[in-house]
Amino acid sequence: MTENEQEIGKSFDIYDLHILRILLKDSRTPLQEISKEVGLSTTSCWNRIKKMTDSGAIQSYTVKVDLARIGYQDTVIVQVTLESHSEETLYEFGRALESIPEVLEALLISGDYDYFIRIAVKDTRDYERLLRERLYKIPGIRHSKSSFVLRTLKKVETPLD
Amino acid sequence: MTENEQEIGKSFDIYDLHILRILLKDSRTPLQEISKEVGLSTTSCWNRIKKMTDSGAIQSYTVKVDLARIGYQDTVIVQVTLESHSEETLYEFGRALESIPEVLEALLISGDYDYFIRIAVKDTRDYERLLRERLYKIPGIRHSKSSFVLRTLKKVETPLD
DNA sequence: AGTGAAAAGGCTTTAAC
DNA sequence: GTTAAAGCCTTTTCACT
Repeated sequence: MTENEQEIGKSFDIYDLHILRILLKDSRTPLQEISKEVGLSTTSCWNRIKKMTDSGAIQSYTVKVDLARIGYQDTVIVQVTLESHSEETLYEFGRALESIPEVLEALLISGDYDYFIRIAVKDTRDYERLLRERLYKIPGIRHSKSSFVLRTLKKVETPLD
Repeated sequence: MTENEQEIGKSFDIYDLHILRILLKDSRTPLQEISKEVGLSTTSCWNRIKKMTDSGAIQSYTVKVDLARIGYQDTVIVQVTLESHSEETLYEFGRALESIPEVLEALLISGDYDYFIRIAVKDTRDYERLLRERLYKIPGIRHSKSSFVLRTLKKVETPLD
């Protein structure tokens, strides 16, 4: 495959999408079963999976972990506005968040608040400790607002699920 | 052993956590390699993985997909307040969101807004179409506010990554 | 791109310690 | 907890359409 083809990223056909759906549900599904489901030979399925993996469409094989089972019962969404909007401040802020394991996600967004931060916490005490000892120690925060996640109505990784 | 590890430690010790980290990074890592890395026999690693899978700590084996590569270039965060806070309204709202593939996540939260919704969109036109034709068709929305994700500073699935 | 069949490698179980 | 070994299943390669 040429660089050009990789960069453009040829769109997937129905077979690729079908394979992706199967792998999303269970990445250990045997090729024989995938083959039977999508109606192609095992080799063909294997080649398509390899192509998607090599091109980066499939970024990695991983496991889905139940956060509550490893001690993180709650999720908090923190919205933050920074005092400065310079690229340097943004970079420093990102670097600081990167070093906090409980920060699962940090998004630079448009609108009233500058950042959306998702934090995994063990309980409300852990949340208080995290904000006080870690997050608010980061310089440059002008304003912040926390929202506890009370219930998860839906959570999928892709529109394909 | 830290306090954290002790609390989980009834069912999880440092070896389990080490194995989990490896599987999170690459769930296809051969048992022999896992065994070498954590310093336990392959049989022991296998038993621990089986235990974590059976107990639900490992919910599933899956693939991480690059959303941009399958056509979804942007992410939008929509915060929504409903007119009613009854359990029935909440249920209906959740059900409506469930049927929209582009809605990747819907969280009931504390604070000014009732819901935090994450939507994968192909482009700004797709976003406009989705909100107008799908989201705003759901009855009971009092107020909503959209924020485009301009940049992802950090994204991990667990504090273990 | 697709196929079938053979070869290579890892998973899983069992057994003995 | 450990090692070792066997059988089975899957992945991967190969020759070919």
